[in-house]
Amino acid sequence: MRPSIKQVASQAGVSIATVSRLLNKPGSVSAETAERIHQTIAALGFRPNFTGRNLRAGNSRTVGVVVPTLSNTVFAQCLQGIELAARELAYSVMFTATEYLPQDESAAVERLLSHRVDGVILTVADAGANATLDLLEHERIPYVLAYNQLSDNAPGRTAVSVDNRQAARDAVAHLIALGHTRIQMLSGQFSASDRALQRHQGYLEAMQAAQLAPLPAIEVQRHTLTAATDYQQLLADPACRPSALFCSNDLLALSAMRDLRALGLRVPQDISVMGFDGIPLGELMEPVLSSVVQPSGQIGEVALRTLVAAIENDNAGLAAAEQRRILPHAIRTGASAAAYVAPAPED
Amino acid sequence: MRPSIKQVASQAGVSIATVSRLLNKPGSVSAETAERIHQTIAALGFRPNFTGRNLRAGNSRTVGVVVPTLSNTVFAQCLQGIELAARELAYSVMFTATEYLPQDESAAVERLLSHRVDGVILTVADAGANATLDLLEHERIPYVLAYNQLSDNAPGRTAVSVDNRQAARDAVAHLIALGHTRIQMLSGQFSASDRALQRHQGYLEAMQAAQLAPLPAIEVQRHTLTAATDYQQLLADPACRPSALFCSNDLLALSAMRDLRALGLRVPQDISVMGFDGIPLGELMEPVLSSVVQPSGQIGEVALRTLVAAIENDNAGLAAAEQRRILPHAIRTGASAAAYVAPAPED
DNA sequence: GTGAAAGCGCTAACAT
DNA sequence: ATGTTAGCGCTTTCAC
Repeated sequence: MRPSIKQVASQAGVSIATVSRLLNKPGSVSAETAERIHQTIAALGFRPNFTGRNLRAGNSRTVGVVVPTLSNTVFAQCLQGIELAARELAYSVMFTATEYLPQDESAAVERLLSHRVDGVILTVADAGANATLDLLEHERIPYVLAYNQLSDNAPGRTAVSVDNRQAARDAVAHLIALGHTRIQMLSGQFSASDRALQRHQGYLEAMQAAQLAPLPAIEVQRHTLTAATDYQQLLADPACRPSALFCSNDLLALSAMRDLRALGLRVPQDISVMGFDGIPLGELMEPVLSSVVQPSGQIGEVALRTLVAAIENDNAGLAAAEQRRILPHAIRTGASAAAYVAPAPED
Repeated sequence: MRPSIKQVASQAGVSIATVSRLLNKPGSVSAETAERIHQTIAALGFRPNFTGRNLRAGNSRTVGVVVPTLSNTVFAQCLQGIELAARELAYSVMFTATEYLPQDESAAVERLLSHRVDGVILTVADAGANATLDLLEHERIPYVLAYNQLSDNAPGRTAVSVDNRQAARDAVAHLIALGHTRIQMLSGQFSASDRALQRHQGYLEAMQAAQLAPLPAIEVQRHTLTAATDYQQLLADPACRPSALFCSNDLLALSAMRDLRALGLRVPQDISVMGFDGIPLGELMEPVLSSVVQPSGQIGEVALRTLVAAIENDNAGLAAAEQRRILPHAIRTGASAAAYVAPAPED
């Protein structure tokens, strides 16, 4: 068996209390005893057992993280940001994915709670009515949403995200400024992501503000990287084809660009494409993908810091300002979205 | 405080042992008591506290994962595979990144060990001489390497990866079959990744086998997505420019393609590019990125299953066949690597 | 400054 | 089939 605080104590000729004190508040131990204990710790290769500590202390200095998937770089970046910030604050991270299955959210959180994580960061399908969040609240476990953005009627729920509606609105306004009028939205399943819905809302607002007729959104199964054939017929016909496509995320935008190429359409000459997320690889594309850049790593970092603040304030002292953290987005102007030119007449 | 097994017991009018038994081996409790206990559990919202269980049992059903970064999709996919497989086996995952800093590997593992993880999956800079692995072995903690591939003189270390040397050799052979003779390797820091070194070895072997003169490898700082200017002069000069570039990973290949475009060089007409990793987004590029496809998710899954087998066999019964898990790689043939054509004479 | 002892939630003998 | 009890490693009063 691994050495415990007990062996260290007896070997150093002190009580376990003294060893514990040295580990936690070194000031309260005399220099010579400290020295002696340090020696034995090194000699024995002792490492404090967090399990014992956690059981006694009632906290674990561990946070749980639940995201839909790691296949989307956005969430990977976010997790990266969370872990980095956690490490700085001496917290550990327990991670799990749901694969976009809302029914798995609860199970994931249950498991984390059994491990007695001190708090949870999660991205849920729908932050509005959500059994998992209710559970967390009922159990009084601090949690912070990432990417989810709360409507104003969800008080008390903490979330870190960009302003999805406004960001989408900015993106579409950018397309409009380029002269586009037939702009269509390509989106992931609305049911799998409230963000998609909010972005669609932004699309509608931008179109209305410019007195343009919105086109019906095209909802595709998943941002699988395989061709979403649903909208191919549509695009094939130059008469009803939009001149610009606004995609609810970059993976979708990139897939769309691939599909458009397969149809013989050129981006941006025949059709402009704009994404949402600002994934780094978008900048390596040719043409560079125009997109709304979200600060994913920072979303993770802020989410973690907010969560830890909540944990260490005994879940109380979160200033109202901390409750809704809206981080700034930016428009990345790439060549995938270009000024509108009327299609050359067919002959 | 949250309800403990004790409250459940008293409320249900049984001893805590009975409750514990119901939780662990339900068979050994009479149907009626079981029913009654289940009721109270539901009524109280009781959830077993793993901390207590772990302390008592001496295991945590938790594995630690250490990867260099999540910015590279490859590792994100791997972590995804690990977590999915872990969930199936009722294990949890504690995750941490090192940002490619070898000195952080040990600290990361120390923290995981303090949490008493049952085993560790890690990707290290250098699997050969590695203090972290020595530590793990000394402490008799089961571990499995992912992506690292052991040379034959590292007995007893378990690793899951593709055959990096052979895969690189296949990739370069593919370029040679396309008629290329001036093939140069673009690589991440050899010191940060033994895989890069092994892939370079494969490059050398393929060149030798074809009686071609290898060119000196170009080692770039990081697969940052920003231009690596080191090799730009080289490429600018058509006289000494290679006709094909073999990159030690896809991020590097994609960055290189961007840089080549910036220099006015066309891929593949002026220069062919081949990567290594087979990241999904490579297929969305135009031209599609030729690459060596590694099964990242599967690497994670196999690593986890192997680890759990080791854990549950008390780290003993790993068949020799399990020790070195080499997973198959595949060559993805994209348009980024094309048949060699002699450069048009300048005028 | 240091020690003795209780107890966090749970499991596993051992007893009945 | 169920209860009693010891104890996993640790922190934290409460003494001294």
